[in-house]
Formats: sequence, C-alpha cells, structure tokens
Amino acid sequence: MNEYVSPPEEFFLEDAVTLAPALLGCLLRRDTPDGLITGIIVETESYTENDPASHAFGGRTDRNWPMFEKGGMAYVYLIYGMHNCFNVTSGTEGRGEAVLIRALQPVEGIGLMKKNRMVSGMRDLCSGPGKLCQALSIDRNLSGVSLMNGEIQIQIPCSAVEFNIAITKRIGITKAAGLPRRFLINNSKWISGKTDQSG
DNA sequence: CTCTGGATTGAC
DNA sequence: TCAATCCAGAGG
Repeated sequence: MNEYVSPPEEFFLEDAVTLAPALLGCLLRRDTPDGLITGIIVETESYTENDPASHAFGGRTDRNWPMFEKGGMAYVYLIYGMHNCFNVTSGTEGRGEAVLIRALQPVEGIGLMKKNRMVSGMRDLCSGPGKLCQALSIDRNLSGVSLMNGEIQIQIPCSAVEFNIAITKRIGITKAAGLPRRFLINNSKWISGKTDQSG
C-alpha cells in the first residue's frame, strides 16, 4: 500500500497537457460529513484555452472562471442537465485550462460510494466523469475551491508506481475530436466505457 | 428574452 | 439507439 502526500503548489502550475498524465496514479481524496472517500486517478483529459472543445475557448465567464485562476482549484460544472464533471485547474494565473478527471480506482469509503451511486458493482462506481462525482458527492457548489487543503484534495504517491500511459482521442466531444488529449493507465480495469462485469 | 446543444449515463 | 433534463452562451 503506497502512501500519498500533498504536492508542492508548483505541481498544478504545469500546462494541462503536462498535468493530465502526471495526475494518473495520484489519489483523489474527498472529505464528506459521512466519511472519507478516496480513489486513484486512472483516466484524465486535458482542455486548454486554444482548444475549441474547451469551456475556456470563448474566454472567462461566471461558470468557467476557475479555469483562469492559478492551477490547483476545482472546476465543477453540470453537463446534460444532470451530471457533474470534476476538473483540476492547471497553469499559471490567467491561463484558461483544466484537466477533466474521468475515472478512479476506488480505494477508501467504498460503502459510501455504493450508497451515493445506488449501485453495488465496483466497476460502476467511478468509471466515468459523472459517476465519480456522484460517488464522491461532488457538485458545482464545490467549483472554485482549492485542492491544496480542504474537502477535496489531490495527493501524489510517495514512491513511484510502475505503469504505462496510453494516449487516445477524447470521449464524447464533437469539436477538435481528433486531438490526442486523453490519458489513461494502460490495462486499468477502472477506466470509463463499456466493459461491464459486476463484482 | 428565447433558443439550442452539450467534456454523460442508463434504459430500451 | 435514444430520452432524460437544465443551464450557459449566443443571438434578437
């Protein structure tokens, strides 16, 4: 069992395309009134300001303002009227970019995740951006909070973990659909998509 | 103010 | 394959 610690602030100041693969293998930790929930990040996507698929493409707004702040913030938004998506902002202040967290390997608080998701299969808990937000009770009230300390934190592993990173096109977008900006831990069974097997 | 479509999910 | 469901952003 690896140990995880808070990264230095500079960790989040990299550009989104650098930070997205760097977040793989890191721990996402969520403190709720009901208890602690954690999971290892296994799938991410990067969205930069010059990317037509990015919310930051049209400039700063009331919704996307965290993307333009200094890296290390949560940017949470509602998609399709019903699902929340959690992003880690990246880059120095003024740069509109973020990394979408798409899937986690559940670690702690699995009972809570099942309760929040109202499903029992491990594979269904965090294998998608909307799913993991529901499992960790993340909604857009948390957009703009710091990830350095507080109710949502990102922690890096103390000792390096061996894995290969696969890079593919992003999921579910129509603009700039061909860009290789999706990063995942190769052969992880916890990534999003259709590979159902309850357990 | 009205209109439109989306960084998704789960049921047909 | 497609409906659910709502708000940000664009246009009048």
